[in-house]
Amino acid sequence: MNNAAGDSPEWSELDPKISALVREIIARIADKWTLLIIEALHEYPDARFNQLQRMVEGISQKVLTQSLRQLESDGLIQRTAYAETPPRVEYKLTPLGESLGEAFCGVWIWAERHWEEIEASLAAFAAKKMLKEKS
Amino acid sequence: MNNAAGDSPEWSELDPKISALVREIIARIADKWTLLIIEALHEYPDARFNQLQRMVEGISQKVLTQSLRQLESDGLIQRTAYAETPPRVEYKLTPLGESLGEAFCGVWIWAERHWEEIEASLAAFAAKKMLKEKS
DNA sequence: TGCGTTACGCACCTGTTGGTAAGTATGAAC
DNA sequence: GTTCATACTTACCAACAGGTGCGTAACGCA
Repeated sequence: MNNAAGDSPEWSELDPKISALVREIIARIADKWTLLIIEALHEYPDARFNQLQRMVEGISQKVLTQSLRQLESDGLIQRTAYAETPPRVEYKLTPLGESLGEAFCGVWIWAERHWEEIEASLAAFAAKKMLKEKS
Repeated sequence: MNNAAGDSPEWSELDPKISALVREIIARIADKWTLLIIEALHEYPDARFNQLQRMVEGISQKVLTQSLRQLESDGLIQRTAYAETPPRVEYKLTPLGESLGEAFCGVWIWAERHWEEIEASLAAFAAKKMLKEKS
């Protein structure tokens, strides 16, 4: 009665088991690199490994591999390897991954819209801290 | 012409300086604890320190303090200390923080709606891996 | 006088994350 | 037969995140 389909869109109290699950999922996808990879794949579908590494600036090969495996096992991206030489592997978002990308789109827009406020706040906070330490 | 106000809602190419800034902001807010704190404060405004620690299950005192400081310096929460005994400190989301909470709401809903698919995908992936290792 | 409460700060230590660098498999080209 | 490219995997190591425990300030109460 409580765990199966209830597709209620309201954000009400849901039972703690599911809540914990959701938290775990959030914790798994909410890291810097994962988000950037999803965004890169959202903009450039069917990207290859080295392309991704170039797009997600600063990521190391190892972390990219790890993140891609994680995303794959979560069902967010699809990995397609072609038995050619040199080998070719293409990654693309699954429909599930696409839907997550769209959900995150709001956050990207938020960041784009509010970065100036954040910068200002950071500066103000640093100034206040300096003042406090002086005294 | 390019960096100031252009409030274009389209998701077009924006100049790399801002893009990097946005990435940095995303990297700063996109971690497990920060998100959970924002959600807790979204649901229970004016929460106190120990209340938050109880709500965000599993967080340590140190990390909660650190995260709150970070959120405060980013201008996402407001800290109000009352000079009483025992001391009382209340935290609430600023309008900026509220807007971020709303932007993230989509992700929460997404997670709530799709956790079953993710679980299924994880299980399938593990099974496939087992199969591979057996051979 | 000593205990309790709240909201921390600080020091220490460990576990995980992440970077670097090297090795591997494949087949085609030279 | 050596080289080259791709897409990894593995080993090693450093850095940092995070947990634990102790200290603190302020006052109220017994």
